[in-house]
Amino acid sequence: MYKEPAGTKLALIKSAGELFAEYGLEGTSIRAIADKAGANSAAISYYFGSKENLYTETLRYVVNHDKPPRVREYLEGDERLESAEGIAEIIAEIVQRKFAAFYSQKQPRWHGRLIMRSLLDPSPSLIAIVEQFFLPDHIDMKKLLKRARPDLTEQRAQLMAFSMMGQIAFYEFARAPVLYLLDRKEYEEGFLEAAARHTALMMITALDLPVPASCAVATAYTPPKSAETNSIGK
Amino acid sequence: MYKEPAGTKLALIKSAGELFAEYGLEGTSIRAIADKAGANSAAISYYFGSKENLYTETLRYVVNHDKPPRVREYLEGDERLESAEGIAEIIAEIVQRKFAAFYSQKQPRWHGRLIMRSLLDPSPSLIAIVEQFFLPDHIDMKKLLKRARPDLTEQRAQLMAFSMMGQIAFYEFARAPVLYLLDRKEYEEGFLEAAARHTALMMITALDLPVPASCAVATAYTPPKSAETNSIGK
DNA sequence: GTCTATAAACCGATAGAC
DNA sequence: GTCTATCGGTTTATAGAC
Repeated sequence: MYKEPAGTKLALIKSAGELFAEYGLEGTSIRAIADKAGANSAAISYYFGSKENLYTETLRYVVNHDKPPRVREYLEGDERLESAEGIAEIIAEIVQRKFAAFYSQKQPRWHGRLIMRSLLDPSPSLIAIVEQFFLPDHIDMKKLLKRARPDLTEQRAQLMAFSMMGQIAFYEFARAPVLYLLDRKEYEEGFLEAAARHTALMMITALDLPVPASCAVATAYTPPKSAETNSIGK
Repeated sequence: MYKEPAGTKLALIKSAGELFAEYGLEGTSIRAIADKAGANSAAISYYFGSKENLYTETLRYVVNHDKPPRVREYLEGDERLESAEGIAEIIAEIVQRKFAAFYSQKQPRWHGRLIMRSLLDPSPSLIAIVEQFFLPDHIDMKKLLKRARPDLTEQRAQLMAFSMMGQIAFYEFARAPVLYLLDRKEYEEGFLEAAARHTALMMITALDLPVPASCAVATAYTPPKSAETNSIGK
C-alpha cells in the first residue's frame, strides 16, 4: 500500500511535483526543488536516492491523492443501470466528476498537469500507473457504454472512451492556448462547469440516450423554428 | 515570409525537431542534435545562435510544412454550405483531413508530437504560432458550426470546437498509454481511420445533422431490435 | 562554412561533519 | 536528519585555426 509521506519528505514531493509539472523532469534541478521546499539538496538523495525516483514518487503521490470517480462503483449495484435515462445520468455524473478531479480548485493544479506530462513523456513508472489506474477504469467504462448500447462493437466502445478522455484532458493539456483563445488568464469556474456539461452531452447524444436534467442547460438550443428560418438555404 | 532552410541548416532543424519532439527542449543536448545531423555542435551557434532559437525554428518549420485543412476554404464558396447534409459532409471532411495531417505516415511523426509538446510547454514562440495558425481556424470553425446550427451560442460553438480538437489531439498526445490500452506497438492505419470517422460522427450527431455516407460505417449499429432485448431491464 | 579546443556554468550525487 | 563542501561529469556557447 501507499505510505503517506510527511515532514521534509512531503515538502520535497510537493515542491518537486509542482516544478516537474511546470518544467518537466529534465527542466527541473534538484537544487531548485530543495530551495522551494526549504530543504537541502542532499536531502533528495537521502530520502529518494535519485531525481528519477523522486519523479516517480511525485506521480505516486498524485494518483493516490486525486480520487477521480471509479466507474466500477457505478457498475456494481447502481439501480440507475436499469434504464436508459439512468445510464445517461451515470455517464453525466462520471464526466462531471472527472472534470472536477482534474480542475477543481480544491486540488492543486500541478496534479493534473503532472499527469498530462507523464502521458506525453512515457516513463517506466507510467506503465505501472496506467495499469493500476487507467486500465481498470477504461475497461469499466467500455462495459458501461456497452450497457447503454449493447450493439456497440468493442472498437466503438473503445473510441467513445477515448473521445471522453480526450475532451476532458484537452483543457489541461492545452491550457495555455485555450486560455489564449478565451482571452482569459485563468479558467472561470462557470466555464469548466459548462465544458463538463457539454462533454457529458456529447457522449450522451452520441449514444442516443435521453438527456438528463443535469446537462439540459447546455443543450438549450432555441426552438427548432429558428433553425428553419436561418441563413441556410437563403 | 518563411525562408526555406537548406543544407546543414535544414539537417539541423530536422534532427533537432525529431529529438525535441521525443525528449523535449531540456532533454535534448546540442551535441546529440549535431551528431544526429552529421554536423558539428558549433554549427548550431553559427546558424541559430542558441538552442532556444533552434527550438523556435523547428516549430516554424513544422507549421510551415504541415498543411492541415483551412476551414476558411470551406466557408468561401463551397456550395455544400447550403444544406444541412452538405455542412455535415464538410465537417466530416475537416475532421478526417485534420486526422490525416496529424497521423498520416507521409508526414514525419515528430511534426505532430512537437506541436503537442509546444501546447503543453507554452513558450513565447507558441503565442505567435497560435495567433497565426490556430486562432484563425478556430474562429472559422465556430462560424461553420454556427452555420450548421444558427441557434448555437458563442460558448457552445467554442466548446464544440474544443471537443473536436481534444479528440483529435488525444491520439498523439497520449500515444503511449493509448497504444498500451490497444495492446499495439504502433497505430494501425485502419484504427486511425476509424477514430477519424468516429470523431466526425461525434460532432455531427451532437449538431443533430444528417450523417453523411463517409461516416456511415462507424454508425452501423446492429438493428435497434437487439437493443430492446439486451441486458438492460433483465 | 566547418572544425578543435576550451571556457564558464551548471548538473546530479555523495562524503563526512554535526 | 540536516548541513557544507566538493567531486566528476555534462551542459551551452564561443574563440580561433583552417
